[in-house]
Amino acid sequence: MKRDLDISVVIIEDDETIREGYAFLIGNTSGYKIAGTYPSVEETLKKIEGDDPDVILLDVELPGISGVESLPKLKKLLPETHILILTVYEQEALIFKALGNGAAGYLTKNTPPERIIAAIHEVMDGGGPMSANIARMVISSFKRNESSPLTRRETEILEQIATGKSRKRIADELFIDLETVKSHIKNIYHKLDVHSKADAIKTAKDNKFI
Amino acid sequence: MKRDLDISVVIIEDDETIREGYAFLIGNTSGYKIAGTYPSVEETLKKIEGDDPDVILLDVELPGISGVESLPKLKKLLPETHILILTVYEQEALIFKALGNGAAGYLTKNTPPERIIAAIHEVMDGGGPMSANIARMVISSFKRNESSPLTRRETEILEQIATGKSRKRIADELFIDLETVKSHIKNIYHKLDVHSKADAIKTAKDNKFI
DNA sequence: TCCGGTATCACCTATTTAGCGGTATTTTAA
DNA sequence: TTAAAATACCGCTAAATAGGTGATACCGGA
Repeated sequence: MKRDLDISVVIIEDDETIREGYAFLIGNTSGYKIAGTYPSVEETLKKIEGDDPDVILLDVELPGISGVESLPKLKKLLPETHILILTVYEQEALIFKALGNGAAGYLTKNTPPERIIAAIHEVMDGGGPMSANIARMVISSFKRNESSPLTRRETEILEQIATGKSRKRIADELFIDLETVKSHIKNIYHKLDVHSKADAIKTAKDNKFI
Repeated sequence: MKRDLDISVVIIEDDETIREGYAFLIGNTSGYKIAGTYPSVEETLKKIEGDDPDVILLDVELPGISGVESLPKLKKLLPETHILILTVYEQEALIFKALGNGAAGYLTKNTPPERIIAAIHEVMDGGGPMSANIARMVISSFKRNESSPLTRRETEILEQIATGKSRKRIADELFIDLETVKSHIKNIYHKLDVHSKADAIKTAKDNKFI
């Protein structure tokens, strides 16, 4: 048995039953081995360097330091390790924070065992495994609102404003007069019923107009 | 055979061999039926309303109107239909534009047939099927740079600036003095080697500091 | 315990920008 | 062919920006 070529996995999960369940599942799958299991981030940080895992399965709701908060620390300690979130939580804010903090994938706990194994393999292969509803949320975060009141040009100009450019600079880059830009902005403000660029940007982003 | 309960699929793809291949594959899978196949968007728009498909498989590189550009029109015509991109292209810009325009999933053409069938089912179930490398790109688009030169406070302030808020307003909302905000901004500009907020925002976004 | 980085606040100047009120022409797409 | 969209101009005031120079308090790691 070539244990050196096995994918080594660490599990960080406070519920012992679940933790041992995953460990049993993964440890008994050919090609995978368990390098360590921990009930908390604090425990993990003390010993994980010796484990040198390829993949970490991380719960987000842990006692003490939460899983999401620990992500930067884990990534710093083990830059090459892929971290998979495995949790019951499906709140958008939590998901995007986890992905922003360096999670390589996000699975919910109703994921069938074979899918978890597949996800570990997938993440080693450069993929980004996600549960179906997580993927849906991630995709719809990109989706623009089809029924924007703004015209194409207005949208374009508001996008430019949102990058912090001045009206003069926008005018120059779009090869139109400063006065034209001002006209568009007046119309944008009127349509969105706002009176400042900050409010215009906020309204437009909230409604996915930009 | 209860054809009414089958998932009806339309394929838009200019290569006849590929198009007929997918049609054969899907048409011969129990639970799925082909409502129509088209070589171009122009052809599709004329007749697709009669097809009333549940799912459209859409190629992005089509002669005439491109697949990505046609997304808003298709969505307007068939608001309930899920559109899956099926293409060889893996350019980030194209992917994010497709997702922004309302695509419900993104598959590359090396996807095995059974995965395509699964993806159609998944999208009907509210999921967001993506090929592994697409998912990786999508996930890493959320990822922040761990080695930002900016401090926590500086990052926070630059994020606020990127929302279009004035320094005064940022100061008020963070309960600090306007002068403090100005100091932070000076430091930010120096660290990023820029001389305007537009450039600071651009540099920070390019490097995923914010 | 000391020190460097961080966060905080101050005062100065000059210039640019933002926002609001109108009006009006040309171009484009349904 | 006509309404919507994009373009442009004028005048006005208040606000915001960018740069310089300096100072004080705090806090975490060596």
